[in-house]
Amino acid sequence: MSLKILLADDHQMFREALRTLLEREDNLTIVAETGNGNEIVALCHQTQPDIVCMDIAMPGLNGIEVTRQLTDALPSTKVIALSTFTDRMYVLDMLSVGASAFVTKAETGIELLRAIDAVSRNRSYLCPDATDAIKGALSDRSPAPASPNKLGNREIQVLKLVAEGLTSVQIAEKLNIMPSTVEVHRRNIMRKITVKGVAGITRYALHNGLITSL
Amino acid sequence: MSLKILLADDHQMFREALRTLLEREDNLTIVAETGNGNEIVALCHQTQPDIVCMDIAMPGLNGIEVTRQLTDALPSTKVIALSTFTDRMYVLDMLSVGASAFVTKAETGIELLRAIDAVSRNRSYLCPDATDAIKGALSDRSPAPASPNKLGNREIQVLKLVAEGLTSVQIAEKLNIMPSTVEVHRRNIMRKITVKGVAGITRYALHNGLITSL
DNA sequence: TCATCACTACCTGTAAACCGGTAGTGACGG
DNA sequence: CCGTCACTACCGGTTTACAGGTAGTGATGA
Repeated sequence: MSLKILLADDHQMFREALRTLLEREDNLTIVAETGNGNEIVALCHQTQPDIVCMDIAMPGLNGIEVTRQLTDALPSTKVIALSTFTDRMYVLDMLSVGASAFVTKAETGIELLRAIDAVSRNRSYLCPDATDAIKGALSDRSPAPASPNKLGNREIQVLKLVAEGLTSVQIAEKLNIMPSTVEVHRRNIMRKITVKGVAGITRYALHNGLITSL
Repeated sequence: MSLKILLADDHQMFREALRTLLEREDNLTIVAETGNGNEIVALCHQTQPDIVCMDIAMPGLNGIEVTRQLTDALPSTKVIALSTFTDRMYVLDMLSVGASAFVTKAETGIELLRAIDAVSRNRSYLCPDATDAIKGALSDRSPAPASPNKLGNREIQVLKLVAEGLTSVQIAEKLNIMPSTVEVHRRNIMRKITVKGVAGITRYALHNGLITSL
């Protein structure tokens, strides 16, 4: 019986190449692919894949949100998180929303095949980076390590605008709130994501695909 | 006669997948691949590839620097810039240091094959995004659009440290210069790259691979 | 019902960023 | 020989950011 795979990555070239790689395995069938996070859930309803290879950073909904919806709506569909070196930090997020495996693109294609095999047998598969992240999270379980999107909607709005270079006053005007409130949001944001200063906020925002560097 | 290709990208999985894609073409041979910018020039001396498919963002030297060195040392070696959606801004930089083609990973593998074909016949190949960038650069040739590395060495050092969240005083201590001097550098940097504030500097630094988001 | 939390808003400070100017040095090229 | 420029350094001043506190609201969930 052939495993049905869905590829989700915003780089079409990567999808094509991955498709070529995976189709050499005769027990795998790619039933669909997309580069847009908004399409994935619908595509899964249509094609009922066994496994979704999901990039984390995508236009539309990001991989974490998609995974959350997917494991909720279609629990039998397994998700393998494919991350670039820049979003290894999301290990815990992806796993907490229901991903079954985590593989970084910096590793070999064999790793992905292993992950597919493991996931198809209802097991989890974590690359060394992910394993480290888990261990780290379990050991320094202090207050709030680098928890998921503990940020509120308003905080995310402020975060984006700060990263885009606006001052608190400009942000306040844009959101029709008081500058003092914006400052409170800033402090809460920095505390929650444990960074310091505008530079840290900007790195976080870019890292999480909340803004683009252009 | 078979074209010799060298693959340079920091994601091994992407390299493997690309290798599979390209090796289906019987007039192409992948002679080497690497994920580290520092190794590329040496590998080219060893393997004398006709074409280098080069990612822009890489550990070690970035694609722009490597291309500069490569076209200088081995002018017969053609460079195809492979960019992610986040570094399309580098079109002009890559072309100005001697890249022959520019393809984003968001496009199809066919595009890459077309580029290889074009480059092998001593032509250039630019994806639509790159074409737009060229046109834009030619039209609004105002003062200094987003000029290359007009930044001095010291300014780049300061730029990095600012983007990492250090204050001027901390930077000054690190570089053994006066804080006032650091502030001058900051202002000159912002003027040269036409950004505002720490957020702008941080975005620029990440965008240009001068720092990593972790 | 009561605790929690996001969101709102204010206060007082200190530190840092930002803006403008001037100016000396050494290196490099016309 | 002189202009340019990177790098160094200082001055003044204004604006923001940052850290700490308090406090009211409404929604949500135990």
